[in-house]
Amino acid sequence: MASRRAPANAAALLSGLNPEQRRAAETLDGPLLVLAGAGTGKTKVVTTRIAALLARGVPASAILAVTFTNKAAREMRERLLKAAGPAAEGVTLGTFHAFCVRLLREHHRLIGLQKSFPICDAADQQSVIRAALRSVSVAETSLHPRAAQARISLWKSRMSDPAAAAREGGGDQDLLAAKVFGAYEAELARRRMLDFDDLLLRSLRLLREHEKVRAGLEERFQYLLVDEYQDTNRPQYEIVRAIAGKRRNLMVVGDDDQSIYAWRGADHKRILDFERDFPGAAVVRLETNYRSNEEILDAANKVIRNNLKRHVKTLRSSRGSGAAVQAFACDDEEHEAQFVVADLAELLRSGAARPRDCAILFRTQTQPRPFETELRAQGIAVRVSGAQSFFDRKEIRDLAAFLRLVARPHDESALLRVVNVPPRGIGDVSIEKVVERAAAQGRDAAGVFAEMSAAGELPEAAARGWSRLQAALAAARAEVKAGAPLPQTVAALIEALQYRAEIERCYPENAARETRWNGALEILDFAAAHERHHGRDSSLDRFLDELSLRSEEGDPGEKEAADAVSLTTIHSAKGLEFERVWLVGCEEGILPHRRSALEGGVEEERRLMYVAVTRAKSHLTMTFCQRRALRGVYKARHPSRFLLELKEKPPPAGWVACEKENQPMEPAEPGASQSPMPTERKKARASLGRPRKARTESSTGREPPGS
DNA sequence: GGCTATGCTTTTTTT
DNA sequence: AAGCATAGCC
Repeated sequence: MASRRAPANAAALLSGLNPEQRRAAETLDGPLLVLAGAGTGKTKVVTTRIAALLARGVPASAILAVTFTNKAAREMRERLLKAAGPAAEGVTLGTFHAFCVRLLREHHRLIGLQKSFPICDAADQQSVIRAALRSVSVAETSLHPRAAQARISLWKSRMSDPAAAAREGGGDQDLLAAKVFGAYEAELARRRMLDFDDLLLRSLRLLREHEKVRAGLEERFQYLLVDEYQDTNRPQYEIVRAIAGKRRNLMVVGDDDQSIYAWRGADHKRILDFERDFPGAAVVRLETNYRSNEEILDAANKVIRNNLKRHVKTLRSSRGSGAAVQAFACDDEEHEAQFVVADLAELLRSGAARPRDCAILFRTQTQPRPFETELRAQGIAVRVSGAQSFFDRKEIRDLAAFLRLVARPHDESALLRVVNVPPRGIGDVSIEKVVERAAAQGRDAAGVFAEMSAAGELPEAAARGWSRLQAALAAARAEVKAGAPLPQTVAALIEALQYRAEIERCYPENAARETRWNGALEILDFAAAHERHHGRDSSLDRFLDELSLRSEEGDPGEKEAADAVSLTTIHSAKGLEFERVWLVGCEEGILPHRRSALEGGVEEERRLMYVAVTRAKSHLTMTFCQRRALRGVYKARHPSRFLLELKEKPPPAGWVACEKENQPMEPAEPGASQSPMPTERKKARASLGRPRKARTESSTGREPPGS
C-alpha cells in the first residue's frame, strides 16, 4: 500500500499528537480505519488530518466529511475551523441526510423528482402511514401506526422492498406490515415526498444508475471521511463506497462499544469488516483516554465489560485520579430535577463551573421536562435538544407548513396540516371529500381542492376560506420571487393568516399565550440566522430543508446557547464531552429501556450507558428515582442494573430483563444474591426530601451536593 | 362547520 | 398528566 506521508510543513500540526494519533493523522492516502475508544482524541485526529490535507495542497472542496447527527457535524465544523483556519470552510461537512438532499436537489431531473420535492419528516410520516393503513383497510388497532413506521423504516434501511418484506415475513403481523409498507410507498409517491430513508436510497440509486454523476463525485471528492462508522447502515455504507470509488481515500472512525443505532439499521460489525471491504487498509487503534479521570473511566469499563459481544480493548487514562463517581436515590422525578439543579446552581454560583461545562443526560424524551422547568425557574440558561425543542413545537410546525406551501403548492402533508388553521370554514367533510377524490384519481389534494372549490362542489364557506388561504400564499410567493428577506416574508405571512389570533384562540390563559406567541416568533430569528449563515446562497428551499432535517445551524437558541447548560438525550450527546455530567433516570425500564429488554437489546442499552458515562471529564453524578409518575400514576422504580454493575462484581447469572411493572427487580434464581439497594431506599424515603447518597464509587469522603 | 366536553391512549433512541 | 380523537350541541 503506497501511503504518502504528510509534507514537512504540516509537521507543526502533528506536534500535539501521540504516536498513534499521529500515525492516523498523517496517513493521508488509501483506506484507513481508526478504532477510537471514547475520549481518545478522535476529533482531534480527524481535524488535524484534514488540516494536513489542506496543508498539502488538497483543495477544501475535494474533502467530504459525514457525520450522523447535526450536533456532531456542528462540533466537527467548529473544531475544524480552529485547527485549520478559514481554509477549511470549503470542506463539505454534514450529515448523510443533508448531503443526500443536496445531491438529489441538484440531480432531481435524472431520477424523475420535482426540483423541490418535500421531505417527509416524522410527523408527516405518521399521516402517510395512517393514509396507508386506511387504503389497505387495516385498523389502527391491529397495527399501531408507530409500530408500522418503525418496521417500514427498518426494512428500508436494510434495502428491502415491500415484495421482499412480504417474502421474508414470518407471522401474520409481518405480512400485514409488508402490505402496509406497499401502501405507504404508494402514498409517498402520490404525495411526491421522500422520507428520511428515501433520501439515502434514492441517492444510492442515482449513483448506481448514473455513472456520470457517481464518477463526478468520485472525481470531486478525493478524500472521504466517515465519523461514527459503527453507526452506518447499509445504504449509507453503499453510498460511501460508491463515492470512494477506485481511489479509496477513505478514512472511517468509530468504536464498536459506542454503537447505539442498531434500531435504525446500523450494523456495528461493519466496522470490524472494514479491512475485508477495503483490503490493504491501514488500521490505527487509539487507546489513550484524554478526557476522563480514572474514576469515570473505571466506571465506564465496569459497565461495558459485561457485554459479551464486543472487541475487548483497554482504555488507559492519562488524567489520573479525580473526583469520585456518585449515584443518588431521589424520591421522584420532581425531586430528581430539584436535586440536580440545586447542585448545578451552587456550582454556577460559586464559579466552580460554567454553564457550558455542564450537561444533564437522559434516555427518553419524557424525562427532560421537570429539569427544564426547574432550570428556567432558577434562571439558568439551558439548551434543550429533543422532542420539546424548537422544531417540534406546534406553532413552528404550523408556520413551517405554511412556508412549505409557499415553496411547494402541492405539498399535501403541509396542506392537510394547516388547510383549516386558523379555522377558515374548511371542515373535515370537505377535506375528506377532497382527499378521497385525490386518492382515487392519483392526483394531489391541492389540485383537487382548487378544482372542487371552483366548481362549487364545496360549501360556500369552504370555498371562500380556500381562496383566502390561496391569496395569502400567493402574496408570499410573490414576495419570495421579488427577493424579499426571509424573515420579512414570514412576518407578512403570519400577519396575513392572522396566526396571532389563532394562538390566542387556542391558549386562553395569558401565560401560555405569551409563551406560544414568543415561540412562534422564534421562527423569525431562525430565518434571520439562516440568511446570515448562507448569505446569498440562502433560499426558501434550503430553509425548509434545514427545518426538515433539524439542522441546528442558526438555531435561534444559538447565541444564548453559547453558554448554557445542555439538556440532551444520550444519543445526541454522542461525540460531545462535558466537565460535569448528570446522568438522570438510571432506572430499570428507562436505562435499560423496557422495550429494549423485551427485544433482547440490553447490550445496546449498556453501550448507551457507556456512551453516557464517557461524556464526563471530571465529574459524573448519576441519579434514579424511587418512584415515578407513569401515565399520571406513581409506580415504584428500581435502580438500573448498570448502577449495580458499578459494584465490583458482574450481575449474577440468570439476571433477567425484569420490569413487569410494579414487580421488584430480582435475580431469576431464587436465593442468588439479593438486591443491594433496599437499605438505601429505606434511608432515602425516611429522609424527607434530601437525597441520600446511594453509593460512592471510590469514597473520597466528598460531601453529597446539596446537603 | 365550529366549538366544547368527554373519553381514550400513551412511552425509546435520530435523520 | 396530557395530548388526541370522537360525539354531541350550537
